[in-house]
Amino acid sequence: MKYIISERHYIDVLLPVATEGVYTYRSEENVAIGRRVLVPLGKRNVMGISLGAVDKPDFECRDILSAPDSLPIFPVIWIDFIKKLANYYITSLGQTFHGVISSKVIASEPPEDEFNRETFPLIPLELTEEQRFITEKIPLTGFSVHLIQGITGSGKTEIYLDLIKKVVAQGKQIMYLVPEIALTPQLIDRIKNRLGYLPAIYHSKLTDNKRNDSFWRFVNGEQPVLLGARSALFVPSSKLGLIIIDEEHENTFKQEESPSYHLRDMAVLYSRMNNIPVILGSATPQSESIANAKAGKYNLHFLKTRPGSSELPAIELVDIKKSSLVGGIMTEYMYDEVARTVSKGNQAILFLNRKGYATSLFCRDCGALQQCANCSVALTMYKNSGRCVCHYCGTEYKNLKCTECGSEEIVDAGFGTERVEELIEQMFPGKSLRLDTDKIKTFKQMNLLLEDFRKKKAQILIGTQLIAKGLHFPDVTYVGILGIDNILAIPDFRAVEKVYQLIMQVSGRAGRGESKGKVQIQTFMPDNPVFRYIKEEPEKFYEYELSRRQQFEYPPYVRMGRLIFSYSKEPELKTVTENVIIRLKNEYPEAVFYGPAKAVIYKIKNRYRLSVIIKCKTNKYLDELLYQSGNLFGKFKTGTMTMKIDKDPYFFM
DNA sequence: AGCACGCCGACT
DNA sequence: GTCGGCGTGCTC
Repeated sequence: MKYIISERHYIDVLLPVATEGVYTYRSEENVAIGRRVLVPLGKRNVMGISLGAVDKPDFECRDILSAPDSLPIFPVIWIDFIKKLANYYITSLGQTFHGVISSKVIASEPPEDEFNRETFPLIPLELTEEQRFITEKIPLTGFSVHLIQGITGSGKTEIYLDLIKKVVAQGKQIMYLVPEIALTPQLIDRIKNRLGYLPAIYHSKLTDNKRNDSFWRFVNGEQPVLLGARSALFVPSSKLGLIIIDEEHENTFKQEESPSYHLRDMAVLYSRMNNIPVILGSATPQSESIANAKAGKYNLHFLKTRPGSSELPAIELVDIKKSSLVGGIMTEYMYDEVARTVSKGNQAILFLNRKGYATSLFCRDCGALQQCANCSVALTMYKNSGRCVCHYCGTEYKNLKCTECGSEEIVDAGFGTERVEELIEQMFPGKSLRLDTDKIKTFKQMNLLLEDFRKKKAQILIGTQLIAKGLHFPDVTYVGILGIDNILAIPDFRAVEKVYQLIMQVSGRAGRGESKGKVQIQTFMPDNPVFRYIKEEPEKFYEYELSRRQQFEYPPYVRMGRLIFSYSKEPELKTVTENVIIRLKNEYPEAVFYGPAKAVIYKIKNRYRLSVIIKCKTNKYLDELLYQSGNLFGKFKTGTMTMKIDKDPYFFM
């Protein structure tokens, strides 16, 4: 054994910066992989993580300032996971690291005080036979994926909680991931009642202190359960035993910023790496997941009954073409049903996917559509506050004059929740409440409003998607769905599925109590197959949707990528984009290119956007193509032009 | 991502 | 003549 005195170590450090992100530093001691290290970078100090020792490089290295923890915080599996994620989404390691975990969290100090667990009385709940049957089929060790397709109100949560208890008993940790934190107040209570203590909560809207605390209490094992949004998947753990993803179909699980990862797909990958089970739950899974189940990659479980007496509501289609409209927006059939529900003393929900009073504005003199000056986005009018707003950049316009001819004669078209509220208020004064992100800014406000509705201070609730999710109101017997046709007009191959999911989810709000509920959908296209499936045989929808996807060559039958080029100068943007795409088309003749074309929203914040959609037969071919697009773009780009690579895209605007 | 350098317009 | 706009380039 030879002792080498004062040997220098060279350590690769992963830093959360939008570059390759791996820099080499010098250290007096070796620093194990996964330990945090504070290093100088330019003029500032940055916290990163050690990727282990490397040979002495041929450039000068600066010294590591400190390694605050004695043991690694990030397990090797975690680092491998980040590398795989970066690889899959063709994003640099530094950008990936930066994009999946807040640098504030990484740099925060672990709490010194011991964790004091507050306990609460257990309120046990017997599982139904159907629920127990599923829990018994889910192994608690080894990798497996389970998709639970359970109708709304069938008690998926009870299955999760039962499994959580079992995994906690094994001394392992659980991640419970949900799309919207708005859901959590009721969920936190349920977890508390079943486990007897509160979970750690982790999402980006928490204050720094609270989020850091949750991070460390989970990392050091004091908290066994982490309840959080997308970002919670990246809180490291060395004894992870189970991952649960509720509402797996939700769009919010796909991150818009780079790396544009999909939480479900990454959770499945991470579970495989950790050799643990992962559970996906939804009343309306994504077709991609159903296809994975059919291919044997996911185990599919059904929950077909609602505990207690409540049954699924009847669904009725109303042809707008064949009905006269009340207030120009609501069919008389829908109006009659609302009136009947109110007179019986029951409650009604009116669902509409648009905020504001008017969703498009036109000049009476020259006919121009009124758009934001910085974005090619139609302005939405809010009548109550007397302003017009761009939903993309937030610019507000007061006393709007025609952007083309200066006329003050502006007429509105298209309606949002505010307009529906105005109409309902005229017809049923004092009986309605409105819930959308325009009116309600905080969770507290939302919960107060929902509490008022639950206490029947109002009989009609008007709202956007916010009301579609997980809410339980026993006295709601009627749900009216307006403006659903708007979604089918979006150029997105998932639009049909989205309509199906939204209607099924919103319908689930009706008839949760004693009496059977009724759902009405008003549409210009009652013959569209999606409505027929919803009404007559919802369980066969996926067969239809998957055959449609196969026929028109959409995912999961092809691999899709999207490139978005953006720049403030239109001609340069066009030239560079075309240069890149011409070469790509040449080098990858088997890929199918759509574009370059102006993005649906051509201009955002004064930057023009060109979009190219690419379909390939295999992931490998797509990967090579996308990787090469980065090289080519690097060669041709000028100024602050950007190219975003979006693999498995979900947003087509 | 930060942070600094550097080159142009408009203000005391 | 300086303040500051952001375009450009670099960080072991």
